[in-house]
Amino acid sequence: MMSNPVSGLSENTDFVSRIGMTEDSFVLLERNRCSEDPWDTVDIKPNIEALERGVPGLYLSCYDMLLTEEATWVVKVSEGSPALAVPMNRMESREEPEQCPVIDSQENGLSPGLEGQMEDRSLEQVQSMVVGEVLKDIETACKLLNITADPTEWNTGNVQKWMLWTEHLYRLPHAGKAFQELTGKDLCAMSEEEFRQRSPVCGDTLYAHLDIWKSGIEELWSEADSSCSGQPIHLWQFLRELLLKPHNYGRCIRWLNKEKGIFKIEDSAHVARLWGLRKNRPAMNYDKLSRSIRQYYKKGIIRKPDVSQRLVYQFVHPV
DNA sequence: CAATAGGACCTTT
DNA sequence: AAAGGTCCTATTG
Repeated sequence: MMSNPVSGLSENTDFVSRIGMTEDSFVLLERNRCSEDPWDTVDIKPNIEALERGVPGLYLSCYDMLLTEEATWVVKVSEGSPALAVPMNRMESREEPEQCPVIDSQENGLSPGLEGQMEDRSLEQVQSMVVGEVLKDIETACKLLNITADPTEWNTGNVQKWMLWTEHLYRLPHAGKAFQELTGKDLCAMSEEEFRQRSPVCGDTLYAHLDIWKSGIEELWSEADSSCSGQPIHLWQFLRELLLKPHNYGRCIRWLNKEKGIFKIEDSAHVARLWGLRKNRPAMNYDKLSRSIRQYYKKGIIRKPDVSQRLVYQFVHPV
Protein backbone atom coordinates (compact mmCIF):
# COMPACT_ATOMS: atom_id res chain seq x y z
CA MET A 1 0.00 0.00 0.00
CA MET A 2 0.99 3.58 -0.26
CA SER A 3 2.45 4.56 -3.52
CA ASN A 4 6.14 4.15 -3.56
CA PRO A 5 7.46 6.77 -5.91
CA VAL A 6 10.76 5.06 -6.28
CA SER A 7 9.79 1.46 -6.52
CA GLY A 8 12.25 -0.51 -8.48
CA LEU A 9 15.12 1.30 -6.98
CA SER A 10 14.74 -0.30 -3.66
CA GLU A 11 16.68 -3.39 -4.53
CA ASN A 12 20.17 -3.62 -3.24
CA THR A 13 22.91 -1.75 -4.99
CA ASP A 14 26.25 -3.40 -4.79
CA PHE A 15 27.97 -1.42 -7.44
CA VAL A 16 29.48 1.14 -5.16
CA SER A 17 32.58 -0.18 -3.57
CA ARG A 18 32.73 0.78 0.00
CA ILE A 19 36.17 2.08 0.54
CA GLY A 20 37.28 5.43 1.81
CA MET A 21 36.06 7.35 4.74
CA THR A 22 35.11 6.05 8.07
CA GLU A 23 32.63 7.75 10.31
CA ASP A 24 35.48 9.29 12.21
CA SER A 25 37.20 10.86 9.29
CA PHE A 26 33.92 12.34 8.29
CA VAL A 27 33.46 13.86 11.68
CA LEU A 28 36.90 15.34 11.37
CA LEU A 29 35.98 17.01 8.15
CA GLU A 30 32.78 18.13 9.66
CA ARG A 31 34.67 19.90 12.41
CA ASN A 32 36.64 21.88 9.94
CA ARG A 33 33.78 22.92 7.89
CA CYS A 34 33.72 26.46 9.18
CA SER A 35 37.38 27.26 8.73
CA GLU A 36 38.56 26.41 5.30
CA ASP A 37 36.82 24.36 2.79
CA PRO A 38 38.07 20.86 3.50
CA TRP A 39 36.60 19.60 0.27
CA ASP A 40 39.02 21.58 -1.77
CA THR A 41 41.23 18.59 -1.97
CA VAL A 42 38.52 16.62 -3.57
CA ASP A 43 37.74 17.41 -7.16
CA ILE A 44 34.03 17.03 -6.96
CA LYS A 45 33.39 20.45 -5.74
CA PRO A 46 31.39 22.76 -7.94
CA ASN A 47 33.28 24.06 -10.85
CA ILE A 48 32.12 27.60 -11.02
CA GLU A 49 34.74 28.65 -13.49
CA ALA A 50 33.21 26.36 -16.03
CA LEU A 51 30.00 28.23 -15.59
CA GLU A 52 31.54 31.57 -16.17
CA ARG A 53 33.91 30.99 -18.97
CA GLY A 54 32.05 28.92 -21.32
CA VAL A 55 29.41 27.11 -23.22
CA PRO A 56 26.54 28.44 -21.17
CA GLY A 57 23.92 27.43 -23.65
CA LEU A 58 25.14 23.93 -23.93
CA TYR A 59 25.60 23.70 -20.24
CA LEU A 60 22.08 24.67 -19.48
CA SER A 61 20.54 22.52 -22.11
CA CYS A 62 22.42 19.55 -20.77
CA TYR A 63 20.83 19.98 -17.44
CA ASP A 64 17.56 20.75 -18.92
CA MET A 65 17.61 17.33 -20.44
CA LEU A 66 18.92 15.69 -17.41
CA LEU A 67 16.47 16.97 -14.94
CA THR A 68 12.80 16.63 -14.64
CA GLU A 69 10.10 18.69 -16.19
CA GLU A 70 10.41 21.59 -13.78
CA ALA A 71 12.54 24.30 -15.26
CA THR A 72 12.93 26.11 -11.98
CA TRP A 73 16.21 24.47 -11.26
CA VAL A 74 17.73 25.62 -14.49
CA VAL A 75 16.77 29.14 -13.73
CA LYS A 76 18.45 28.95 -10.39
CA VAL A 77 21.60 27.70 -11.95
CA SER A 78 21.84 30.72 -14.12
CA GLU A 79 21.37 32.92 -11.13
CA GLY A 80 24.66 31.88 -9.77
CA SER A 81 24.01 29.04 -7.43
CA PRO A 82 27.09 26.84 -7.66
CA ALA A 83 25.18 24.00 -9.15
CA LEU A 84 27.12 20.83 -9.52
CA ALA A 85 28.92 22.15 -12.50
CA VAL A 86 30.32 19.61 -14.82
CA PRO A 87 33.75 20.22 -16.21
CA MET A 88 33.29 20.50 -19.92
CA ASN A 89 36.63 19.11 -20.80
CA ARG A 90 37.09 17.00 -23.85
CA MET A 91 34.05 18.46 -25.39
CA GLU A 92 34.85 17.98 -29.01
CA SER A 93 37.35 15.19 -28.70
CA ARG A 94 34.49 12.78 -28.92
CA GLU A 95 35.43 10.63 -31.83
CA GLU A 96 32.86 8.36 -33.17
CA PRO A 97 32.82 5.77 -35.89
CA GLU A 98 30.91 7.52 -38.60
CA GLN A 99 29.70 4.54 -40.50
CA CYS A 100 26.15 5.28 -39.77
CA PRO A 101 24.84 7.53 -42.47
CA VAL A 102 22.39 9.83 -40.84
CA ILE A 103 18.94 8.77 -41.71
CA ASP A 104 17.64 10.05 -44.99
CA SER A 105 16.80 13.61 -44.31
CA GLN A 106 13.76 13.96 -46.47
CA GLU A 107 11.45 11.54 -44.83
CA ASN A 108 8.23 13.42 -44.42
CA GLY A 109 8.91 13.96 -40.77
CA LEU A 110 6.16 16.41 -40.00
CA SER A 111 5.47 14.90 -36.65
CA PRO A 112 3.31 17.17 -34.55
CA GLY A 113 5.96 17.18 -31.85
CA LEU A 114 8.19 19.12 -34.25
CA GLU A 115 11.28 18.64 -32.12
CA GLY A 116 13.39 15.49 -32.08
CA GLN A 117 14.39 14.88 -35.67
CA MET A 118 17.80 13.49 -36.29
CA GLU A 119 19.43 15.37 -33.48
CA ASP A 120 18.73 12.37 -31.38
CA ARG A 121 22.20 11.11 -31.86
CA SER A 122 24.16 14.16 -30.87
CA LEU A 123 21.75 14.81 -28.06
CA GLU A 124 22.35 11.32 -26.82
CA GLN A 125 26.08 11.88 -27.02
CA VAL A 126 26.12 15.09 -25.06
CA GLN A 127 23.67 13.75 -22.62
CA SER A 128 25.49 10.56 -21.91
CA MET A 129 28.62 12.56 -21.35
CA VAL A 130 26.91 14.76 -18.81
CA VAL A 131 25.33 11.81 -17.16
CA GLY A 132 28.75 10.22 -17.00
CA GLU A 133 30.13 13.17 -15.10
CA VAL A 134 27.21 13.17 -12.71
CA LEU A 135 27.68 9.48 -12.11
CA LYS A 136 31.35 9.96 -11.38
CA ASP A 137 30.48 12.60 -8.82
CA ILE A 138 27.90 10.40 -7.23
CA GLU A 139 30.23 7.45 -7.00
CA THR A 140 32.98 9.53 -5.50
CA ALA A 141 30.60 10.98 -2.97
CA CYS A 142 29.36 7.53 -2.06
CA LYS A 143 32.84 6.25 -1.44
CA LEU A 144 33.72 9.29 0.56
CA LEU A 145 30.62 9.19 2.70
CA ASN A 146 30.40 5.43 2.81
CA ILE A 147 26.78 5.38 1.78
CA THR A 148 25.00 3.52 -0.96
CA ALA A 149 24.08 5.32 -4.13
CA ASP A 150 20.42 4.52 -3.73
CA PRO A 151 18.83 7.17 -1.52
CA THR A 152 15.95 4.90 -0.62
CA GLU A 153 18.34 2.77 1.37
CA TRP A 154 19.69 5.54 3.50
CA ASN A 155 19.05 5.55 7.22
CA THR A 156 18.83 8.77 9.13
CA GLY A 157 22.58 8.86 9.60
CA ASN A 158 23.19 8.45 5.89
CA VAL A 159 20.76 11.23 5.18
CA GLN A 160 22.66 13.54 7.52
CA LYS A 161 25.92 12.73 5.79
CA TRP A 162 24.40 13.42 2.44
CA MET A 163 23.04 16.70 3.79
CA LEU A 164 26.42 17.74 5.03
CA TRP A 165 27.98 16.81 1.76
CA THR A 166 25.45 18.72 -0.27
CA GLU A 167 25.78 21.75 1.97
CA HIS A 168 29.49 21.78 1.38
CA LEU A 169 29.02 21.27 -2.31
CA TYR A 170 26.79 24.27 -2.68
CA ARG A 171 28.15 26.29 0.18
CA LEU A 172 24.87 26.32 1.96
CA PRO A 173 24.25 27.10 5.59
CA HIS A 174 23.77 24.06 7.76
CA ALA A 175 20.27 22.74 7.44
CA GLY A 176 20.66 19.15 8.52
CA LYS A 177 18.78 19.62 11.76
CA ALA A 178 15.59 20.29 9.92
CA PHE A 179 15.84 16.84 8.34
CA GLN A 180 17.18 15.02 11.34
CA GLU A 181 14.73 12.19 11.78
CA LEU A 182 14.22 11.41 8.11
CA THR A 183 15.29 8.30 6.27
CA GLY A 184 16.21 8.24 2.64
CA LYS A 185 12.79 6.92 1.76
CA ASP A 186 11.17 9.81 3.57
CA LEU A 187 13.40 12.20 1.75
CA CYS A 188 12.59 10.75 -1.65
CA ALA A 189 8.90 10.95 -0.95
CA MET A 190 9.05 14.64 -0.13
CA SER A 191 7.98 17.34 -2.52
CA GLU A 192 9.98 20.41 -3.29
CA GLU A 193 7.47 22.34 -1.25
CA GLU A 194 8.14 20.20 1.81
CA PHE A 195 11.84 20.71 1.39
CA ARG A 196 11.33 24.40 1.36
CA GLN A 197 9.15 24.25 4.43
CA ARG A 198 11.86 22.50 6.36
CA SER A 199 14.55 24.78 5.10
CA PRO A 200 13.47 27.98 3.41
CA VAL A 201 17.03 28.85 2.52
CA CYS A 202 18.37 25.69 0.97
CA GLY A 203 15.34 23.48 0.62
CA ASP A 204 15.06 23.91 -3.09
CA THR A 205 18.73 23.32 -3.71
CA LEU A 206 18.68 20.20 -1.61
CA TYR A 207 15.63 19.00 -3.45
CA ALA A 208 17.24 19.66 -6.81
CA HIS A 209 20.41 17.90 -5.86
CA LEU A 210 18.50 14.89 -4.66
CA ASP A 211 16.72 14.94 -7.98
CA ILE A 212 19.99 14.85 -9.86
CA TRP A 213 21.07 12.04 -7.62
CA LYS A 214 17.95 10.02 -8.36
CA SER A 215 18.23 10.57 -12.10
CA GLY A 216 21.82 9.44 -11.92
CA ILE A 217 20.83 6.26 -10.14
CA GLU A 218 18.35 5.40 -12.83
CA GLU A 219 21.12 5.69 -15.36
CA LEU A 220 23.30 3.49 -13.23
CA TRP A 221 20.68 0.81 -13.27
CA SER A 222 20.29 0.71 -16.98
CA GLU A 223 24.01 0.84 -17.57
CA ALA A 224 24.67 -1.80 -14.99
CA ASP A 225 22.96 -4.59 -16.84
CA SER A 226 22.85 -3.61 -20.47
CA SER A 227 26.17 -2.08 -21.34
CA CYS A 228 27.94 -4.38 -18.97
CA SER A 229 30.41 -6.78 -20.52
CA GLY A 230 30.14 -5.20 -23.93
CA GLN A 231 27.84 -7.82 -25.36
CA PRO A 232 25.79 -6.79 -28.35
CA ILE A 233 22.66 -5.28 -26.97
CA HIS A 234 19.41 -7.17 -27.30
CA LEU A 235 16.24 -5.52 -28.41
CA TRP A 236 14.46 -6.23 -25.14
CA GLN A 237 17.36 -4.69 -23.23
CA PHE A 238 17.27 -1.67 -25.43
CA LEU A 239 13.57 -1.21 -24.84
CA ARG A 240 14.01 -1.51 -21.13
CA GLU A 241 16.80 1.01 -21.32
CA LEU A 242 14.50 3.52 -22.92
CA LEU A 243 11.80 2.77 -20.41
CA LEU A 244 14.16 3.46 -17.55
CA LYS A 245 14.75 6.98 -18.79
CA PRO A 246 11.25 8.37 -18.91
CA HIS A 247 12.45 11.95 -18.78
CA ASN A 248 14.25 11.33 -22.05
CA TYR A 249 12.10 8.88 -23.92
CA GLY A 250 8.77 9.04 -22.15
CA ARG A 251 7.25 10.59 -25.20
CA CYS A 252 7.98 7.64 -27.46
CA ILE A 253 7.80 4.68 -25.08
CA ARG A 254 6.53 4.43 -21.51
CA TRP A 255 5.29 2.12 -18.82
CA LEU A 256 1.60 1.49 -18.51
CA ASN A 257 2.23 -0.71 -15.52
CA LYS A 258 5.80 -0.90 -14.45
CA GLU A 259 5.19 -3.58 -11.85
CA LYS A 260 3.70 -5.93 -14.41
CA GLY A 261 6.17 -4.91 -17.06
CA ILE A 262 3.50 -3.60 -19.38
CA PHE A 263 4.63 -0.82 -21.66
CA LYS A 264 3.33 1.09 -24.61
CA ILE A 265 5.16 2.29 -27.67
CA GLU A 266 3.77 5.75 -28.20
CA ASP A 267 5.77 6.62 -31.27
CA SER A 268 6.65 3.48 -33.18
CA ALA A 269 8.63 5.26 -35.86
CA HIS A 270 10.74 7.08 -33.33
CA VAL A 271 11.52 4.00 -31.30
CA ALA A 272 12.45 2.15 -34.47
CA ARG A 273 14.72 4.98 -35.50
CA LEU A 274 16.48 4.88 -32.15
CA TRP A 275 16.90 1.13 -32.45
CA GLY A 276 18.31 1.51 -35.94
CA LEU A 277 20.70 4.14 -34.64
CA ARG A 278 21.91 1.84 -31.93
CA LYS A 279 22.36 -1.14 -34.21
CA ASN A 280 23.70 0.85 -37.10
CA ARG A 281 20.78 -0.24 -39.23
CA PRO A 282 19.50 2.87 -40.99
CA ALA A 283 16.71 0.95 -42.71
CA MET A 284 15.13 -0.11 -39.45
CA ASN A 285 11.43 0.53 -39.11
CA TYR A 286 8.63 -0.56 -36.84
CA ASP A 287 7.61 -3.39 -39.14
CA LYS A 288 10.97 -5.05 -38.63
CA LEU A 289 11.35 -4.08 -35.02
CA SER A 290 7.99 -5.55 -34.19
CA ARG A 291 8.91 -8.74 -36.04
CA SER A 292 11.84 -9.05 -33.69
CA ILE A 293 9.62 -8.44 -30.70
CA ARG A 294 7.37 -11.23 -31.93
CA GLN A 295 10.31 -13.59 -31.92
CA TYR A 296 10.30 -13.05 -28.18
CA TYR A 297 6.88 -14.62 -27.84
CA LYS A 298 8.27 -18.10 -28.26
CA LYS A 299 11.25 -17.37 -26.10
CA GLY A 300 9.11 -16.08 -23.28
CA ILE A 301 10.79 -12.71 -23.01
CA ILE A 302 8.01 -10.43 -24.18
CA ARG A 303 4.37 -11.17 -24.80
CA LYS A 304 1.15 -9.40 -25.51
CA PRO A 305 -0.68 -8.45 -22.34
CA ASP A 306 -3.86 -10.30 -21.41
CA VAL A 307 -5.96 -7.55 -22.81
CA SER A 308 -4.24 -7.02 -26.09
CA GLN A 309 -3.93 -3.42 -27.22
CA ARG A 310 -2.18 -1.85 -30.12
CA LEU A 311 1.48 -1.11 -29.49
CA VAL A 312 1.28 -2.49 -25.99
CA TYR A 313 3.59 -5.28 -24.90
CA GLN A 314 4.57 -6.90 -21.65
CA PHE A 315 7.83 -8.21 -20.28
CA VAL A 316 7.25 -11.76 -19.14
CA HIS A 317 9.71 -11.28 -16.30
CA PRO A 318 9.35 -7.77 -14.95
CA VAL A 319 12.08 -6.29 -12.81
C1' DC B 1 -4.65 1.90 -42.75
C1' DA B 2 -1.52 0.67 -39.45
C1' DA B 3 -0.87 -3.08 -36.31
C1' DT B 4 -0.48 -8.01 -35.68
C1' DA B 5 1.08 -12.74 -36.54
C1' DG B 6 4.31 -15.85 -38.56
C1' DG B 7 6.81 -18.25 -42.35
C1' DA B 8 10.90 -18.06 -45.12
C1' DC B 9 15.42 -16.74 -46.05
C1' DC B 10 19.57 -13.86 -45.30
C1' DT B 11 23.31 -11.47 -42.56
C1' DT B 12 26.09 -10.55 -38.62
C1' DT B 13 28.46 -11.84 -34.63
C1' DA C 1 24.09 -21.41 -33.69
C1' DA C 2 21.83 -17.21 -31.89
C1' DA C 3 19.72 -12.94 -32.73
C1' DG C 4 18.07 -10.35 -35.42
C1' DG C 5 17.09 -8.00 -40.31
C1' DT C 6 14.48 -8.21 -44.52
C1' DC C 7 10.50 -9.39 -47.10
C1' DC C 8 6.12 -11.01 -47.58
C1' DT C 9 1.24 -12.75 -47.01
C1' DA C 10 -2.84 -12.87 -44.39
C1' DT C 11 -5.64 -11.16 -40.81
C1' DT C 12 -7.68 -7.75 -37.67
C1' DG C 13 -9.47 -3.61 -35.22
